[in-house]
Amino acid sequence: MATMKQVAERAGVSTSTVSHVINKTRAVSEDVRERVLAVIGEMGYIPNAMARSLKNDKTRTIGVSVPDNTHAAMAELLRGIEDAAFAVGYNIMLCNGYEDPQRQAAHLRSLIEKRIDGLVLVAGAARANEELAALLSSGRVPVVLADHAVAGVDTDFIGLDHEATGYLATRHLLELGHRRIACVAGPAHEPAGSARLAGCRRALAEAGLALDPKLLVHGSADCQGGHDAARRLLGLDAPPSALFACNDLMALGALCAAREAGVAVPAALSVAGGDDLGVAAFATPRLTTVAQPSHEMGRRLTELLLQRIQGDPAPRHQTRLGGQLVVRHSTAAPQAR
Amino acid sequence: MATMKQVAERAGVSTSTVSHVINKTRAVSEDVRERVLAVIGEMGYIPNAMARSLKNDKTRTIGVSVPDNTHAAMAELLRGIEDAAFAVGYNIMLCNGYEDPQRQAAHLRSLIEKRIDGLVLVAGAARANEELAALLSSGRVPVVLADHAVAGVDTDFIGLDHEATGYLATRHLLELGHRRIACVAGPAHEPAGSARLAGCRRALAEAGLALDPKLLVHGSADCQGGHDAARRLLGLDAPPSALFACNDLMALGALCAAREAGVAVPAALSVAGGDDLGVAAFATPRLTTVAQPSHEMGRRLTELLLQRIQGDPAPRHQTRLGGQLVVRHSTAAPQAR
DNA sequence: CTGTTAGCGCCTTCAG
DNA sequence: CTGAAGGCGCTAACAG
Repeated sequence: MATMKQVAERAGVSTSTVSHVINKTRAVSEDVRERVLAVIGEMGYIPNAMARSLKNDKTRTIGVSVPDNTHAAMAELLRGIEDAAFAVGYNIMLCNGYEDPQRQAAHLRSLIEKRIDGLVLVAGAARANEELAALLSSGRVPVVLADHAVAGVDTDFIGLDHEATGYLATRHLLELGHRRIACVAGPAHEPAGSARLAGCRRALAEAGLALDPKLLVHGSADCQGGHDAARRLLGLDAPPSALFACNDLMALGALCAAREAGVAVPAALSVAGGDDLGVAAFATPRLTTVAQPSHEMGRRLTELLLQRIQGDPAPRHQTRLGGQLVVRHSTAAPQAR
Repeated sequence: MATMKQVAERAGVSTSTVSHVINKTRAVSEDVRERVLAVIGEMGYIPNAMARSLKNDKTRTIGVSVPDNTHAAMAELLRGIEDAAFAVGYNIMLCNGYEDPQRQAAHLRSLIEKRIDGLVLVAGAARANEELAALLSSGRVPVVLADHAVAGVDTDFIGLDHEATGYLATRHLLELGHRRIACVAGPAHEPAGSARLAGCRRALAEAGLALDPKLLVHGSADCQGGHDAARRLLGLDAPPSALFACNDLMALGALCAAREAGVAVPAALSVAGGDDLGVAAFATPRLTTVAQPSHEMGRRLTELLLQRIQGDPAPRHQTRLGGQLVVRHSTAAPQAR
């Protein structure tokens, strides 16, 4: 691959002149400039960003560590990050951590070797191991945390307001007149799910109700988990008239279980989810849910990170972005008995 | 950040010795080795991969350009790539091209500046513009093409066998006894969709049938497109008894439309899709579809690319990976009339 | 077994 | 307006 030196020779100028025409970093006579540009075109010269980075100590690359890019919400977040980064000429290095601190640490180590300018970390529920925590808090790389705090890592954070999500969905069910409301939650230790559950409880409490322990079922945070949980709830002696599933996947699973149990939605059971995946709008029936601004979260995280990279000394930033209730056809007033 | 030189000074040795203990690239006396390692630990020294790459001309980074990482199939593919790359110590630079040749070219240019070792390109349906094509065929970077050929770029290719997918799904419907089979297809120019449609036609032809033009509806390749197409089909004077949607999103949309039209699935209408998204198994009813080995495709693409990077001169490789029919509850024999 | 040296490709003073 | 020279951090001959 052509180098600047070769370009310089062929154009009969010094490398510094070539450098300056490329970067417009000092005045160059018009004819020299044109000649150099012509040679660059002919030779198909493309500057070597590594050599450049070695000098500047800036790679214009940011690392992104997510638990799993196939989760719809992660994918959306990732897209927000990539969009915001591209807009200012940065590239993204993607790492799937799979909630495995070992793997995450290996990734991060590699990213640091490659001297990323910053890191967007979506940690997931797993606790960071010692190595990962050390790398993160060593301050070698600016880090912004997405949606999940990481114990011992005190840095900028932008997340979703999961508590509000649970609250909004549940209040919607209450406003429809439901009183016997179940919650289908993910694994108990998972922070996002726990917050949504807490929001659910708060809404219930405001209505003078408490969540019946029999109506709270934990399961895996996917369709299968939602399906199994709903089936259990529908088998109860006194089944709920409405159900809040902590995320859309679980809600979709619940819808599936209801249909298989011959329970009509929303006539006999209202179901609300949270996320607003693309397919939720076309579920049977179309799912009422709480849309999350995942793309925006990615964008804002990136903008924040870029500010830190530029040395912005502002105090630690922490926000949670609210979701929006989207009422569709899976919820309705309870049937008269 | 600590440099090798600093480590060398502090350990009282030369940088080359430090280099050699790090890379185990020549014998070093045990005590010196230990001393160096100790200093590395103390100082938290992490080698600078850029400086290293400047010498080797290898970055251990591969670029991945996809149309949009939020599409479920892309996400799965991407994960396959990342997994395979991580397994051999490579990192991934992710770019979303959004079917925009301009943006793709900008990304590729940036990746070349950063001297990626290779590129996995998922081109999408859009035609490459001049700049992009030039960059791709200039041979500066080994490229493997995923699923979509690119005009003028003659290189390794691994895709999905979309034709077989259409064939399998349609033959399944035929074997159930359907004769009036509709096809819900994506945009006419889209290669994957067209191939699935062709497979559908082939299965029909083998059964001595032809696809009734009225029963072929093109639309956007998402839930909305599938929904609208199905609604149109169900409004026909002689509606189909079965329907093959070229992908799961469209199939899910079709399911939605059927329910809204009061058409029971599978009693009055069988629906088959193609992809096997995670949610397909929990659709109402659970969707019969053709699962695609997207993850495997990503893995194989990466392995192939890595071979090319290592200079493997084997002739151009071209494969299409077959999908697998997954029969669930959205298809059944046609109702007697 | 260890150190010295010469770059990798680029930017950036410092001179002219 | 232009060129020469030094150095970013690391590796790999080449000496000893």
